[in-house]
Amino acid sequence: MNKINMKELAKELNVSVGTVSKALSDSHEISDQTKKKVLETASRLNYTLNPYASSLRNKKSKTIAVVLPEVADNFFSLAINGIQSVAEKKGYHVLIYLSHEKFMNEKSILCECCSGRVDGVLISVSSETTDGDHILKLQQQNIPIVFFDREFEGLHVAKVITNDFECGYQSAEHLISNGCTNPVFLSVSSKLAICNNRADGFKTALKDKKMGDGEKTIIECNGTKEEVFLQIKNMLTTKNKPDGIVASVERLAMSVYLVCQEINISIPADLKVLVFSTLETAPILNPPLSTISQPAFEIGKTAAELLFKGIEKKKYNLTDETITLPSVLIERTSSQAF
Amino acid sequence: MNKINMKELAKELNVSVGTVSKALSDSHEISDQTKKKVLETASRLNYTLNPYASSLRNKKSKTIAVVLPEVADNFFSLAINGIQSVAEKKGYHVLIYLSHEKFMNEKSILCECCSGRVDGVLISVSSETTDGDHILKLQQQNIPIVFFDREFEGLHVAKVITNDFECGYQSAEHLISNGCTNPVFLSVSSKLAICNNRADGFKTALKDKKMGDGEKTIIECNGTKEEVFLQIKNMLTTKNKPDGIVASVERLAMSVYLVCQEINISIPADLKVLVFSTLETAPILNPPLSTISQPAFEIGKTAAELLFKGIEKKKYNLTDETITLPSVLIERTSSQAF
DNA sequence: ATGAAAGCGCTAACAC
DNA sequence: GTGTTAGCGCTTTCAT
Repeated sequence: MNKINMKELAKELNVSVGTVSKALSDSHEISDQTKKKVLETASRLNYTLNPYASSLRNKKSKTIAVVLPEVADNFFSLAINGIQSVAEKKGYHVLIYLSHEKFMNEKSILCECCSGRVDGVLISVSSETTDGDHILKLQQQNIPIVFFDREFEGLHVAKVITNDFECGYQSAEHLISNGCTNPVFLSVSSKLAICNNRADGFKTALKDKKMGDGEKTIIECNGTKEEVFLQIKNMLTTKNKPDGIVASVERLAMSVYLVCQEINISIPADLKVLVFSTLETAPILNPPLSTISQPAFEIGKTAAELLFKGIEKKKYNLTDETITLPSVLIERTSSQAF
Repeated sequence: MNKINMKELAKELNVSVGTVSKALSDSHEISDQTKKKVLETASRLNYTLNPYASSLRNKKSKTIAVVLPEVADNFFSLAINGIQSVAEKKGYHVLIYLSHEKFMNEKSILCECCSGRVDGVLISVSSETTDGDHILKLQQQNIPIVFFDREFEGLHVAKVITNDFECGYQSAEHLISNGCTNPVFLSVSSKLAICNNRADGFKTALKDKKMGDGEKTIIECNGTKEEVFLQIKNMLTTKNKPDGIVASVERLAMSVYLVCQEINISIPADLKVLVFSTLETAPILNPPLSTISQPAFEIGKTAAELLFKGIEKKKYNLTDETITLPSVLIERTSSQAF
């Protein structure tokens, strides 16, 4: 069974390619009878439209790009689900690109996105991203772009985020009210706005409660898994060690748990732990892990919906749109007062 | 900054489009001097090749499709990473499609893949897939296809899988040698070859040890999360309840843990648990969960490499290639003798 | 070493 | 209501 094109289909039907094309796109110019015949023969001969020929003509790719720092993280998996659910409904295809947290990768991915391969881009920036030129370039080419979760601040780009500052504030309050006197915040990167907002909320809460030592309570953990493990282990074996930890992402909490297991620190007796995460296994961890859960699916879905507004309505202005979907603190054993 | 095409670039350079095209693809027909000039001006004017025009001409999309039952599962996330790592190296783009475990979805996705949009397909079939016509159709169009992890048996299609039968056998042996006298196997679907192979290994071990009651030890859990929870709860509250469980996928183990937490069954004292999974949080669960871990990244990577062999070498025969990458049983507390 | 031109499969403007 | 045809941006053969 060889691929057949529109010309061959037209010949088979004894009509012109124009008629076939119009029939397939359900044009009102074509009689119902002809339409039916075309559809039938098309399906009989297993005809499919060549998407790239269409794209070339229409200057529309029916494809969007999703650019992620990594995919082995519950948040991003769920976000992809949300994105996919709306792309599917719109008949769009989804290209996945991974930056692996590297700025250089992110740059060349976005460069690719300028080629016309995609009609729009959803992106969660890498932890190294300190410059927005690659994003500006997309906008200059009139390619709609929407940040989800991890934005890059200072640009006029639409975004769907969560209430990071507020949750950072809450996280500190929560630990303090459960008895912590020396809580710290583990950040992935001081370049990541989302982390800084969470950290700022955390610091502000400490200040409001007249506690802690400002910058010293924010610890950046941006090494490899092994390096981070050691870093946390060192931190938890010093004399003046913290009695509470807020982890800004999933994998930092996992490292904290592993360290505590190894050096016999008891959670929550000796150390209270709280993490920004949608980790599904949180309730069955030892001990059950308190989380600040982002509405991951919803964030992906909303970002995609916003992007399609930008794609579909030429005049729609995607600039400066910001949608904030709140996260929710779910208290489990790991942060309980003892 | 408007998108510029090859014709405009050629005009700017005072050469023909043919020359530009050849220069950009580093043809030996073109002088080094001209090549340099073309490259320079191209980059100065932010020129990018239109990928769809190229695809149309070359009948090559430089794109592959990855079809998954779901994405919120550690195994698939890691597999995507593996796939992406080789696609990136080859300069290929990756389209992600989700079947959500529905056969109908899988069918229409594969139908889309026949259009020429992709040069090859990697697929893990849905748990509903009982018919391979949609896969045959792809092959008839000469589109390379490789199964990874979840294959559909009875077709001549390349696959990268793990040693499911053997691991099923091992899982039963392991539970029995740790004291279980009444172990059961939780399957997602009796239609899924991968599950059946694991279950067959499990049953065979029981038979070899003269234990258990054949079919009765295989329990199918194919409902919603809530239904499965109830099903497991019911199972664990009957008089003749099992003292060991092998879960065929990640989410079933999570349900088992939640049920045990709710009705106060102690793992591993009252019930030993073992799961086929790459769950990263396994070591910090309560209790640490014994796993049979698939080499997920490697499976994805190997499947992609195999697929590219099929894509790149027209004569290479992708039929009947099977690569088996072994899983490994990692013993933790949840399955320990008490 | 470079240029001219046909054509990949499709859409849409225009002609009938 | 249907047919004809130009052209989307590119590659490649053939000519020069």
